[in-house]
Amino acid sequence: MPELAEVEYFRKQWDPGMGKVVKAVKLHAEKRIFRDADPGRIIRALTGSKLKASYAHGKQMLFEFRGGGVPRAFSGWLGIHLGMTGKLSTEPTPYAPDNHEHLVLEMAKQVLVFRDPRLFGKVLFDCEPEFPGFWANLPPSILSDAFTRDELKAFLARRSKRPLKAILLMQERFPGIGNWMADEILWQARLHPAMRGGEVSGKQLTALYQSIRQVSQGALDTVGVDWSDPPDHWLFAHRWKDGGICPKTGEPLVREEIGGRTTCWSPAWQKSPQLFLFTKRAGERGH
DNA sequence: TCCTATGTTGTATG
DNA sequence: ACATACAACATAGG
Repeated sequence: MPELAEVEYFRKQWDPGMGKVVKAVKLHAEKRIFRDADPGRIIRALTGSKLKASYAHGKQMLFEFRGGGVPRAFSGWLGIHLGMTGKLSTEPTPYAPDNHEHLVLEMAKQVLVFRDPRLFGKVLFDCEPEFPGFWANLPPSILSDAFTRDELKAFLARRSKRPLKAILLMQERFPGIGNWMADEILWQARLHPAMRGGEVSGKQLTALYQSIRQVSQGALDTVGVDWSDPPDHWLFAHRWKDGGICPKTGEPLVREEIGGRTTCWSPAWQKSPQLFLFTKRAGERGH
């Protein structure tokens, strides 16, 4: 589930524990989510500490703890990536975690839970006075001033042979964009997902840039606040339904693997530039 | 039984 | 060194 807005929503799910003491840490140390962390160190540091703050950047979250086993003047920094099936929740105490709940922070009146059945998620941990190394050198947030049309243009130029769908999924430039957001962005910008980075005209670049920002903001304003659905006129509501209909054209949506992921688009709506149409048809005729 | 899944990464190839 | 494509990871659900 978790893309930009879902991650922001899940970050807030641990807010009930803010300022509270972690009485005990329970975790499944052998699970894959701890492949880049030292589970024993997490237990020692966080037991007795207080949750002080939390942050989200793209699909990555960061939780800051103070006190307890964390050295004085340091913070314990818990990084969480939700992978494909990760979720955070706060549960009432007492709580008996199930076998997919791999990290559980017990407090007096609530329990903070990280659940991830498919184990593509990841936990990082470090103690530092300031933000940890794994939180440094993050790409500019899509909604920040540093995410510019020129940056987008340069990035597309370097990925001239890749489909736009695959480009938008690259976290190094589009932190937080995932499969549904990429489809939504291309649909709103009226760009074909198989169009190559090098085929985008100036006008299309502007449309793409604006769509990236608008979809990100719109998702945060809905999903990110309370898990409510984005507006009905978005592709979102239609893209996974069998026999889904494009709200713009009334014609059936198409699903096909592009850029390694299942992609949904509206053929008559997401037109391609003449050059792209020509080269694609020529290639099809060749077989 | 077979297929799919809102993600990332290691590896092979050009 | 850089860009590209794809298998692999682990599990549940339709």
